[in-house]
Amino acid sequence: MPRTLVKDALAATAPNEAIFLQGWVRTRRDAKAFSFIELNDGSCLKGLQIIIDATLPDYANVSRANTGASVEVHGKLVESKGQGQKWEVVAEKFTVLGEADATYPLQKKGHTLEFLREIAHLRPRSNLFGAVFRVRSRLAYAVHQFFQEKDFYYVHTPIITASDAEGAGDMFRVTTLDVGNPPKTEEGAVDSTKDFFGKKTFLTVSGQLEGEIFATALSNIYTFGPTFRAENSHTSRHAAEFWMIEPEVAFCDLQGDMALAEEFVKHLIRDAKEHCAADLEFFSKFVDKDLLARLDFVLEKPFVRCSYTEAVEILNQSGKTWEHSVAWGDNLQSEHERYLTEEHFKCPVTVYNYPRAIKAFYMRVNDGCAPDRQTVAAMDLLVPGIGEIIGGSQREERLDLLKAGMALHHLDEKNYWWYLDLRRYGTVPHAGFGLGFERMLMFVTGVANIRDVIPFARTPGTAEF
RNA sequence: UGCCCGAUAGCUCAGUGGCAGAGCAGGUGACUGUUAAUCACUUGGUCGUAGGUUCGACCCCUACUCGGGCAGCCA
Repeated sequence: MPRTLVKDALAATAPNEAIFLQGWVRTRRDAKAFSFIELNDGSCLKGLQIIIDATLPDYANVSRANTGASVEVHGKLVESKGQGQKWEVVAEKFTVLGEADATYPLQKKGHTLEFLREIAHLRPRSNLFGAVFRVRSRLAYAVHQFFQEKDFYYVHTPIITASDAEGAGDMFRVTTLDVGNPPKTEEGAVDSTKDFFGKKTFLTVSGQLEGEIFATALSNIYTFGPTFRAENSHTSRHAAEFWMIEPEVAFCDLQGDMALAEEFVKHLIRDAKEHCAADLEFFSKFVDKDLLARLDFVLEKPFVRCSYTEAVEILNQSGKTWEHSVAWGDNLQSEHERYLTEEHFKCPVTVYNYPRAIKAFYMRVNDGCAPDRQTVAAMDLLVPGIGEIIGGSQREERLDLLKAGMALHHLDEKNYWWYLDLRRYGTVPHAGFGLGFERMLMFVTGVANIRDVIPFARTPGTAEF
């Protein structure tokens, strides 16, 4: 007999004389003449109630069906006589496949998120993490759906790379050299020409530069894959390994880029609300009471657009005392970003046109708007509770100005010869952005720590699973 | 990397310079429809590690380890 998933059994429209289910015991409640078991198979948040009568030959198995045990049930799907559920299963055959004894760490009690991180191999069996990872799966699908339906092509940019998208930032080194005894040059330095690729290589920090190659061929592309930062960050919103979505659009300027970012974020929220309603309700009840209201609010309101120069004025006229003062030319600090999105505008804010000196070399220099040639066409999308969720820009398509940007950032043109070629041959205005997938999940679920929206978090000092 | 907080039963947490506590989980029993069932009884401890102060340290001090928060860096 084919297995029925719990989510399908719960959605039944009529009783079923013969049904077969498999899953894990969440809780068992014994009475004198029968036992109730709540069966969960991960297909949805809710479990299905199983009733096993004490007169059943298999009733002897029930005492071994503790929380966490894997079981299978043949029986009838009937309307429940009790409150709290529409359907339940009256067991006819009940088997315990794998017991879970008293050492099973996941109790039917509240656990701290910190404890659950230590049992990352078991936490997907909890309500919270089951919901988080169902939403994660659905949103990954929605990412592809959004771009595919807009005629964007999905490009697989390399994980191992010899280029550094920012010219800064710590990267993980990829090598097959014997770290204890590497080959040396005559000067005594490690000889990377003897390494696997004949040069220094790293785990990618961004697929953007390679994405630009494909945007200047296929017009609209996106990447969606893992990225790596070897930064020693100890915060609730940084991980050493995370997933990023990076669209790149040819014949597009910063305005178009900001519009795409807003449409994309709203699409993901709308999709989660439509397809993960039960899970979002759970988050709203147990994680963040304001979640659903906030998501609705974000869907309804246009995102505020605010130039960097305006933002600095707002911050200086706020009357607030800042830990870090703000002068034109300074980077906006977390406290400033949070004030803009959480207190001043109280909605997502796109800050654009940042000072040239504090942004990456590939961002397009603004001319024709004050202060002339001092800003670049960059934008950051800030959301309440998280801060920066998207960073993007129009790219510098003019060869001479791109070279000047590289000189400003002390980058060697030789390492970027292929990137410069894109400007030598058929260059076009183009723009793109990067969305941190985990940060988006934090925003959609209300879960406050990035370690809890990725299956196996990689943070400094932690790579157990 | 800097600053701050924490570590007590399997889990969540109280606790006081002088006999180590509760709830849940586990065990035993009760209960004819439960909903993290309920009720009674019950097992369970190197108080993170190493030093120090003290007649006496889970408690005070120092270092270390681990976890967490904030900041920086960013997505």
